[in-house]
Amino acid sequence: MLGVSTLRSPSSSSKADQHCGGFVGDHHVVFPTSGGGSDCCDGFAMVDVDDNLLDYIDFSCDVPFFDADGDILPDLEVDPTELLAEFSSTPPPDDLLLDTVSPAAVHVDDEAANNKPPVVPDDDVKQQQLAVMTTVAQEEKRLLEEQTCGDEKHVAASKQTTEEDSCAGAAVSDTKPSASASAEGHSKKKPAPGKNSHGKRKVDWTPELHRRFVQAVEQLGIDKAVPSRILEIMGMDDCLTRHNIASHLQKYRSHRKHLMAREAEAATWAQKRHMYAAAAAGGGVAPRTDAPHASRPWVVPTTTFGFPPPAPPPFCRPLHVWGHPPHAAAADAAAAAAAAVAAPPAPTAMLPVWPRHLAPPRPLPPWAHPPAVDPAFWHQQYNAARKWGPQAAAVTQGTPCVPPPAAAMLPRFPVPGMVPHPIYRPAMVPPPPPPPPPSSKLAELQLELDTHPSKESIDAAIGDVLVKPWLPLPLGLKPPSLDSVMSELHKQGVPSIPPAAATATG
DNA sequence: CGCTCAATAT
DNA sequence: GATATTGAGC
Repeated sequence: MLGVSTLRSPSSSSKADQHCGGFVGDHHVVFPTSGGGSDCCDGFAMVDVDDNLLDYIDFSCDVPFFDADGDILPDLEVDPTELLAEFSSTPPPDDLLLDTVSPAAVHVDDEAANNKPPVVPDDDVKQQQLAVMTTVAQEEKRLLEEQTCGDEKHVAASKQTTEEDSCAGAAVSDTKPSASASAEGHSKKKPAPGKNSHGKRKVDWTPELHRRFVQAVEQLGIDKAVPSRILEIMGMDDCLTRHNIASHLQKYRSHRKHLMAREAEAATWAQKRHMYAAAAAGGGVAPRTDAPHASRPWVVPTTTFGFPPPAPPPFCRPLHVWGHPPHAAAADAAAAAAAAVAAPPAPTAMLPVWPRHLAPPRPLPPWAHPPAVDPAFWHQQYNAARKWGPQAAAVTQGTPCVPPPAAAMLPRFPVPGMVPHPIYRPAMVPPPPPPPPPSSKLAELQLELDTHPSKESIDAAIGDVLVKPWLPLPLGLKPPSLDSVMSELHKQGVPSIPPAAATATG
């Protein structure tokens, strides 16, 4: 069932640690430590799921947005490629450069992107602004078409043949400058670079183009979005074909499905975190830095529980096309409604975003048996970074390599009542007892995950194993058994929670 | 016309 | 090897 065999080798990991130059998962991100009595949530951001979560959740975002002080790097928040496309003649609005993450700041829509002042205008001003917006929109479209269709469109406008031919260069940023047009069409074996066997250029889905696409999809609603209508709304039928849209839509839905699964996963973590919080509030103890076991790798001094509750994941701004930036959300109410349909509200009001790769790479214990993170993800990220990644390169080069805090050596499943998913456990461990009957949404989720873990949830869980900042466990160290952890907790006076109560209390 | 799937191209 | 495109079949 599970292809859980490979794991990141210590050598490659240490290599990445040294150089920190690779784009894929090789960054070190400074996570707040749980020591010193600081709140482990510091430096993390929560996301209001009332906004379209999928607009800015990108669990695969590769770029750390935290510097050595744990601050979000504001100048890396915006994709320069998009800025270039959208604000080629104007500087980006200030509110696109986010210093802090707040729902208001996060939700930067097209109005903000168009520099429209966020005030309620009177009718005259409104009409003027409408005209301006229309002009801006038209201009934006013109610029986009110029950008995406290329000059070829204008050259071939008079000898228009087919719509594919006329602007087949759609969004092509040819990365092979050696490919000359003169060589085109001579060989039937090998079509010219960037073109397929039919002479049609491959559509390069730039972030901006994708943003348009997503906007159209959201406007229509994910269920009613069909290629023809999307194409109609995008208004780029001279650059794209229905097949292009259909293909992209297919991929988009696939990715969306993936994200939804991860969203659900994040929701369960939010629920679990509430459990931790509730348990800590009920039976918390003072930090015991002088505890006899404090030097043991998996006993870390913390404020309350002996183990830190699951911290909300750091906010991660999406940068590649599948995780378009927030302002890609449609500006009007209809689009917002469609977006709401596209991203149904999660069980909790605040939902953590959990980019799996934001943690520093670290070796994993042999017993974990995690598979490699979906290689498709990394490859895509890598390619996206190469294609659109000035920001990625900048971040990569400028990101300090900070080793993970040594103090964050924790037990993996130390929480009373929490039964780790089977994939977390050693392979030879006998199967767990059947879960209790679902008495709550969380219990249902737990049951669902335990009994029918989807590929996505498995992937997500594996990703969690790989990156959970409080879960580093060096090679050679065996994790403590649940019993030993419980015993330790008992010594510290932490009351245990019956499993049923733990899963039933949301 | 749109979807899924598979083959193919890049 | 991943992704985009394309065609077949429905």
